[in-house]
Amino acid sequence: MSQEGVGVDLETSLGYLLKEASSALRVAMEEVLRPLGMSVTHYSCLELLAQRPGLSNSELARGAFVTRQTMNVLLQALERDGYVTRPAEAAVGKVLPARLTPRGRRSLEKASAAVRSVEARMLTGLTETEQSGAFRILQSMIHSLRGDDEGA
Amino acid sequence: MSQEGVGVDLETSLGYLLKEASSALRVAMEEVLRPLGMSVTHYSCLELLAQRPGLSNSELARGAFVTRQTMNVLLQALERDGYVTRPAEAAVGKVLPARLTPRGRRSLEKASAAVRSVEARMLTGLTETEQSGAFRILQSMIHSLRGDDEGA
DNA sequence: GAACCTATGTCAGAATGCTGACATGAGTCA
DNA sequence: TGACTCATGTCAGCATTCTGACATAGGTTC
Repeated sequence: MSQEGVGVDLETSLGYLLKEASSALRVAMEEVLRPLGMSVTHYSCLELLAQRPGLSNSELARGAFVTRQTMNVLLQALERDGYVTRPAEAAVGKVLPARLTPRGRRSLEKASAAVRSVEARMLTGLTETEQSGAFRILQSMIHSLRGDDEGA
Repeated sequence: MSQEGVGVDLETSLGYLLKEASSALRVAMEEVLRPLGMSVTHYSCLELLAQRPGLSNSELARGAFVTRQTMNVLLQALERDGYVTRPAEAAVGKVLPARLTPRGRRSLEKASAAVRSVEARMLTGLTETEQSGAFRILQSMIHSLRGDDEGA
């Protein structure tokens, strides 16, 4: 506890621990996705589209926590390789709703199973109560960090 | 289409929420560090050195959750700009212990204060009990993800 | 001592993600 | 209608991080 105005104590910092946990999760996911030839962002995009078909490029970007420029590059590659389809022209506005192709769906199946097993491993040793507690606390952190409390 | 219950449910996934929280923290840190002309990894390196003087390049890399190659690039820049010093030759082996210069220490002061304020904001609305609960749960997750349980 | 394994520092090239910028479509407001 | 604002898709350039590779130092193990 020798952090008297000195700095952030890494041993007790929840921020540091959060980063460490996130890093460990990323490494574990990369480990199981690599054999499938898939990156984490790659997988995130497919999973998002499976659960919310018709998401636009910008919406996918927000869901995967990258910029829309980054997602656009990925989406073009996925489209080129036949995992995803987008209409050539927007029905309304500029928004191009993306959808998984059968090939994309097949590809996602294995990846999704692999990722679920990683998440399950992450939660071993934690009770239901602890898990829901963690859920609530993480949501609170996100809320506070984004400053959503301001006007509300 | 038939993804009901098959995939990872993003709405209730602790893994997804963990990534979201980590992303929010990173964004918030970048926001306060940008005016100081410092990136998150940049700051992490300096903070590590302040708390554990004499860390080697590889040790710094592990502490900042990047590869040693990445940290090496950063360290060379920090050395060139006079924030950090390393001996020209290793006293023993190949390990080069790095240390902050007075300039590095000064630079870190403001950044550390800024990051502390971000972490404080993140924890607003959480009780002491919740915080220590989160600490324990995150440590458990890291432990499980890394498979430390094996031999222990 | 020799063979072996591991960890380290470092260089080089590739992949990934970001910022900046631009044009365009939709909604708002006078 | 016209001006303004905002969100979107996209191109281009830059920054950051990674993987691959190599030489070297130290600690085994025989």
